[in-house]
Amino acid sequence: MNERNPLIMKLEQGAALSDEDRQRLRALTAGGKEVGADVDIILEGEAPNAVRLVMSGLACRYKALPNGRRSIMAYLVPGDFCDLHIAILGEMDHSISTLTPCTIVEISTQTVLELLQRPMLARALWWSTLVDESILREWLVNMGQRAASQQMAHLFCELLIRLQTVGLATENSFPFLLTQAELADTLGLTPVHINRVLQQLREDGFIVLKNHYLLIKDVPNLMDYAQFTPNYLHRRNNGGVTLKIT
Amino acid sequence: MNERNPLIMKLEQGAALSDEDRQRLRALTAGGKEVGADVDIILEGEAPNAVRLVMSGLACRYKALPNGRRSIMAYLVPGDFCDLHIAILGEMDHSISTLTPCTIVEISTQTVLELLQRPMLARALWWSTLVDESILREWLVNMGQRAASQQMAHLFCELLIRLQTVGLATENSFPFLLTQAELADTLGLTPVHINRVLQQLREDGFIVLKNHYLLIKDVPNLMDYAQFTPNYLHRRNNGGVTLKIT
DNA sequence: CGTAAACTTGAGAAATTTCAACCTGCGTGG
DNA sequence: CCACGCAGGTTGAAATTTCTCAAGTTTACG
Repeated sequence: MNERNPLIMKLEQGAALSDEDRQRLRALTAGGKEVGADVDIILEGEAPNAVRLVMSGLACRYKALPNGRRSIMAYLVPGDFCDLHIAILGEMDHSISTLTPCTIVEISTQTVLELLQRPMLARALWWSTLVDESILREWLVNMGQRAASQQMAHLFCELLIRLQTVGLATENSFPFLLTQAELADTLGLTPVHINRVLQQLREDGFIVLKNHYLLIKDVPNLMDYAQFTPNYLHRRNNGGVTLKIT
Repeated sequence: MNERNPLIMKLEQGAALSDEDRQRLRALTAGGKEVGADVDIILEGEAPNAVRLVMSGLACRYKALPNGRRSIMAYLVPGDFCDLHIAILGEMDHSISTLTPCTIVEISTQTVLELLQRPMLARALWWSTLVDESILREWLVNMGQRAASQQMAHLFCELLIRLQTVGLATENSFPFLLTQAELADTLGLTPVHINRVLQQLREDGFIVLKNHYLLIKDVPNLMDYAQFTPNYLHRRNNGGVTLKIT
C-alpha cells in the first residue's frame, strides 16, 4: 500500500500485479544513476546492451534534424522505459536525452528476460509499450488537426494524467520544468509562437504557469478546449491516484 | 524462392524464417475476405476477438474528430496487421478502414498464440509492431518539422520502400489510389493545399502522378529533398526486393 | 552584481486556410 | 449510346496563422 515506486504505480494500470511481482520490481529499481539535465542517454544508431528506465525527472525521445533543430517525439516521465524494444530492432532510430536532472536505472537483458517469465509482468510490460504507441498516435492527431493553443492544452492534459498516475501531480497541477524552446521542438512550432500561445492560455484563464509550476484552473474545461479524451492512455482508473497536498 | 506472399516477404525483413515458419504463414493467409473501399474494419471502442491482416489493397488507421474531419495516422499495406496488440489493451483507441478494396484475413487469438511459440516468428511479429511504432515517430517528425511539399515527398518515399518490400512497387513507381482529401487527412493539411503541393512537385520535375499511378523521376533526388533516410523502417536490405516489370 | 539563458515584444514576410466557383472524367440509367 | 450526375480535382483571392528577424527584458545563479 501507499506505493511510491513510479514503475510499479504505472504498471498497476496495465495488469494486476502480485506482491511478488512488486517485490521484483522494487529490487530492480533500487540504486539508479543520477544524471544532469540535457545529457544524452542513448544516441541514434547505437545498439544498447541493457534496458534503461527513468525513475525520476523528465527525459525525451528526439531526432536531430539536418537544420540543427530537433524533433521531440515523446516525453519519458518516471516509470517509463527508454528502450524496452531495442534488442529486436538492432539499432536505435532516435536518441534519448534528459530534459531535467534524472535518475536512470539500468536493467540487464538477462533480468528483463526473467521478468518476462512472470505472466502478469510480461503483460504489464507489453501494455506499457502499446500505450507508448497509442500516445504517438494521439500526438499525430494533435499536431495535425488542432490549433496551436489546443495542442498546447492537450499536452498539458496528458502530462497531468501521466504524472498523476505516478503520484507526481495533484489533481490540477504539477511541476513544470520545460523551456519554451523544448515545447517548440515538441509541437513543431517556433519558440516565439509558443510564447504567444502560452500568453493566450494565461489570458483566457486556462492556466497559471509560473515559478516552474503549472496550475490548470479548471481541468474539465481545459480538457474540453483541447478535445482531450483520456481513453488513449488506457488507464484503468483515470487519474485515480493523485498526489495528496501535505 | 520467388515468394509472393506479402506477409512472408515483410517478415523476412525482421527475422530469418525457416521453411516451416513460411509454411505456417502461408496456411494462415489463405482465403481472406474481399472488402470494398471505404469500409470500416474495426471501430474505436471495439474489442475485437481476432487479429486481422491486410493481404491486398490499402487501409488506414484513423481517428474521427469532433469537427467531422478525420486524422489518418497510418497506412496499412499488404502484410500489415490491424490489431496485433488489442488483446492486451482491451479496446481500440482508433478505427481502421479500407481506402481501396482489400483482402482481409482473420486469425484467431489461438492461432496467434501458436505462432508466438516459434521463436523466429515471435521475433518477426515483435519486429513488425516495433517498426510500426518507429514509423509513427517518423511521421511525427515529418508533420512537425518539414515544409508541406517535403512532407508529401517523404510520404511517397516511405510508400515506395514499403511497397517494394512486398513486391508491389517497381524501383521508382507504384499504383497510387489515394485521393487528395485522404492525403489531406494524413498530413493534417487542407485538400486545396495538397492540390497545390502536388502541382509544385510535378512542376519541379520530382514526380509524375496520373492515371492512379505514381512515378518518381529520380528517387535519390526526391529522398534528398524529403530528408528521407530509410533507417527507421529497419529493413534488412533496403528496398532490395523490387517488382520486375514483365 | 554580471552574465547567460530564458522569456517577451513588434513588425513584416511566408505558408496555409477558407470560401466559393468551376473543371473533368467516368459510370449509370434512360 | 448519350446525357446526367457526382466525386475528385483545380483555380483565385482574401483572411488567418505561423515564421522570421531583430531587439529588448527578465530570471537564475555563480
